[in-house]
Amino acid sequence: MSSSNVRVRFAPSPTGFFHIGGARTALFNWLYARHTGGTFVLRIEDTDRERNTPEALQLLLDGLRWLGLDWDEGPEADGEYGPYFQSERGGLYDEYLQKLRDNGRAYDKDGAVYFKVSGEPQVIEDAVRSKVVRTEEKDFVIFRSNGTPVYHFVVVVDDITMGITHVIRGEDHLSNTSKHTELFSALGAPVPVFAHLPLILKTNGPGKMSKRDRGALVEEYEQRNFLPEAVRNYLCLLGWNPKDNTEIFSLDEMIERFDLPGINKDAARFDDKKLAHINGAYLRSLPLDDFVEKGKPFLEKAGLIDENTDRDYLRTVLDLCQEKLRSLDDLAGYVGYFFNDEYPIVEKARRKIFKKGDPVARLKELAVELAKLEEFEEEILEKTVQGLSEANELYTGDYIHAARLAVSGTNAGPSFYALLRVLGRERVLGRIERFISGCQDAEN
RNA sequence: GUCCCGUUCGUCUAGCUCGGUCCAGGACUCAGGGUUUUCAUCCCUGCAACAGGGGUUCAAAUCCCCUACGGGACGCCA
Repeated sequence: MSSSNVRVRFAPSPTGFFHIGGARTALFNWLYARHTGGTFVLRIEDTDRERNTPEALQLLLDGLRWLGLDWDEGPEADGEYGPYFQSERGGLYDEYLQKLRDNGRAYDKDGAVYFKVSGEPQVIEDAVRSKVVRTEEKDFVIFRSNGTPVYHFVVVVDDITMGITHVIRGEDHLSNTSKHTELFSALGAPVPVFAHLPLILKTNGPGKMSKRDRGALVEEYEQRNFLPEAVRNYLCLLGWNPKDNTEIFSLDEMIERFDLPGINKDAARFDDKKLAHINGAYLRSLPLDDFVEKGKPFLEKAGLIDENTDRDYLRTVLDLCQEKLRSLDDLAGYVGYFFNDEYPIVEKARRKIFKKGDPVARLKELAVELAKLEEFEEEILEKTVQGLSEANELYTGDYIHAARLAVSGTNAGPSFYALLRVLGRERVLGRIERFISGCQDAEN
């Protein structure tokens, strides 16, 4: 199935959250596996933690799937190197502990088992930072006095027994790596290639992003209705760079271009604004049918459409508005008046437009002309407004602003003449009339 | 405190391997303008950086050293 012997893994511990930094690590591992034709393994580090609930695991798997990251081996996928839950691999840890006892590298003290370090400088071949040298000075615990193995021992045994060739993980593990290389060597196993990823810093303030920071969790982006492909695209740019200023990639391009040498060394700050920008770019470039499918639930939730809504009309409206949107969250607010005659008049817009000129007078003039038209097409509408403005020596904007306010309740929206066309003459005239009488009532 | 990693516009980054082509390029943000005088899109223009100090060199963002600052690790957590 795989065409290379590269084997990478993402090894999260289910804590009930899926951290965005973890997602980025998973993405880089996944991209590297796909890029090389290797294998992406998902291993669950679920040892001794009461937080390890089925829900916590599910959250992780859902998050990965939401981002489109599928694993070749792991929970719900099988594979020859299982089990993929650390909690089920106990026998292996005992077996490897015995090897260390046999070669004199493990000893008991205070009821715990210690690993005896070599004291030699450990040279870590890191694909991101080249050579890193660090000496592990002190023996460390590999089995607790309660008989359970400790993380550093467990990762190494798992990586050995799962045939992991490249360890791509966060930089917070860099200083631990000397422990790991000691262990690999003592167990007579080849040391994998490491690639330590720069950390993601919080949006403002010092330090790395932590669970409590806004925007730190993958599930937030799902809840905030970001497109997963946009989040994925943004994430791949955090700490990796294609070197030619490309910023938006298709998945295939991303896979083709991603590689270890393009990974940066310095920590990156998470930028919400840029994510929003990329999300907007994805949203606007969605094929219309996809956009309709993605948008529908939001309009339904807002009570704007139901199963009786005309599908062609829905398409026409969304086609008109898609090019202006930045996020799906904005959709219902942007198109409400297309589906509901009871739209609010935005006070700020109203004040702005009434401040200069006499919108009511303009609307009366316009209504007379619109009523005469045989066709309600964009060019004709445009000519009508232009003719009116020339005849009365006014700006076309005087008519446009007034009419947009009357017909949609706001001063922002899609192209004006298209807006009128889609709404149709009947509704446009009805809305203008209602608006005018509303203004006159207010005066009395 | 000890050890490890890092330091180019406010932010993400290109350039650093092989010093001159860089009075440092792109993107986000922001400001101004344009887009049938809507706008949240789109286009254009603009603001804005080589942390500091020493070297090496004809020449340094690029090589070396020091300092400062930022980050991380130092658990019988993972």
